[in-house]
Amino acid sequence: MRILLIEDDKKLCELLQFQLKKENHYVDICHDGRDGLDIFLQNGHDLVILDRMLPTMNGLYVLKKARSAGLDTPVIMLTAIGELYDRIEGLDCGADDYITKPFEFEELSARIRSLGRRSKKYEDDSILQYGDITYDSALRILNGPKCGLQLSVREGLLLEVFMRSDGKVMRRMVIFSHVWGVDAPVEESNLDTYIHFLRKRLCYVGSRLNLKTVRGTGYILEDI
Amino acid sequence: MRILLIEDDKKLCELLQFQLKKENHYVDICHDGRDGLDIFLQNGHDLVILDRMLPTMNGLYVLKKARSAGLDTPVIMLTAIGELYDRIEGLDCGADDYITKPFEFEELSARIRSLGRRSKKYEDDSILQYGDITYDSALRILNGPKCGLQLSVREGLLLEVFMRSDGKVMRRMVIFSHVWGVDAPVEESNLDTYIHFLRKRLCYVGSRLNLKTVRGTGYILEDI
DNA sequence: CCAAATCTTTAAACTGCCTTTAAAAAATAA
DNA sequence: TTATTTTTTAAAGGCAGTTTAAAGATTTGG
Repeated sequence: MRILLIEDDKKLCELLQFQLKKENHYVDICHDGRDGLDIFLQNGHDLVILDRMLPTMNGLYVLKKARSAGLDTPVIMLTAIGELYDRIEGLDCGADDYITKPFEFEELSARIRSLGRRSKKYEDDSILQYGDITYDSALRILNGPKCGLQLSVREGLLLEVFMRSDGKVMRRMVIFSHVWGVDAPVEESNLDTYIHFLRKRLCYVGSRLNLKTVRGTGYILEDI
Repeated sequence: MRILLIEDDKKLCELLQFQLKKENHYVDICHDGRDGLDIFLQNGHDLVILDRMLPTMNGLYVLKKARSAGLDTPVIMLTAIGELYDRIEGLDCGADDYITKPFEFEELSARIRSLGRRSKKYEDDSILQYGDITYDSALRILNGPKCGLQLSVREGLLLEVFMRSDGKVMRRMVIFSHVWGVDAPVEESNLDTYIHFLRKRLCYVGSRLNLKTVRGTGYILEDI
């Protein structure tokens, strides 16, 4: 399942991302309410886990905005003990479920599965397809019109981001955190390098896809 | 018989695995409820031995989920004394048998045999076949187009992993834990060595199968 | 124009895997 | 039992592919 996790506690965020990934979910994270809403509005996820207390814009507001924009993505809200009385308000705003911090991962996981069953969209396939390429994420093999190619781990993770991006602009930070992890001890400029590598790979396999720069924001994988 | 053992007590787990293997069963183990359910749902076993108390997800829940997913694999539940009142609930959930800890291995063994008789699925699966080779896991004899060959214990366990891998990429850690056990006090690099041995064996018996490296992930047994 | 962002290249460090070897441990034979 | 063989293990050297930082070139928007 493609999950968007909007939570400002970076430690918790990392932990959740790690565990959710172990359950074969694809996880985007975001530590900030306004950015979170932006990503939410791209409608690229099957589930949003949303903290109520966030910098720049609180979770309830994010949810309200998203719902009024017509999005019906399931949302699980996280709330600290003491904010419990907001439960009804949250549910009224369109949250599908509520979890009170601190919580067991098991519980979250169960609720995710429960919501996942409702959603038909979700399937887990190791072979991704977009435009004129396919990518086998298990073997890390990229196939284009001209030939196939074995990708390295980082290249593969990077391509996976775009294969799942559904033609949306991906922000640099989102991409980076997918490939290297949130605040990995690595120069962010490596992303430039790997974008370069990936462009060469796409070219090599004869794809018409174009990894276009959106200056100041990130990149988008364009079909023609 | 292919048995899945879901039990968080690692000592007990190891002991049971050891004994069950002595009785020529193929045993997968798992110390965690959620992971256990995932493996369970792959429907790759003839019997599941399931502890009631587990981290991350309790045994009853695991059972319930598996049954509601349509799996009818026989399940023996383990329960500590004092949880006995849960017996009925467990059985209602679809357990085929219940054993109260502490128990004699003999008793478990008898019940396994009893369930084994009931299950039609279970036939002599000691002879595995894939591509142009067969492997008799009881006698540890590998047969290829050119000739046969007696394998050593580790070689056999390693080959068995791939014979049952269903053409999927097997991760190094998964392979290692199958051949040497979870956190065995052995250098992980022995896996390299044994992969090397197995490749030589496959070559020797004239197989066309290719034990391909997926760098950074593991290996896959490819047919041509 | 300038400053910032991005592109491109490269060399060096690192990692993962392969292969061989020798010695320890275990199994088997005498 | 002891001797012999087989299996298992650790260790080391080597190599190729991967990852990284760094630096200069280029593009872009104001």
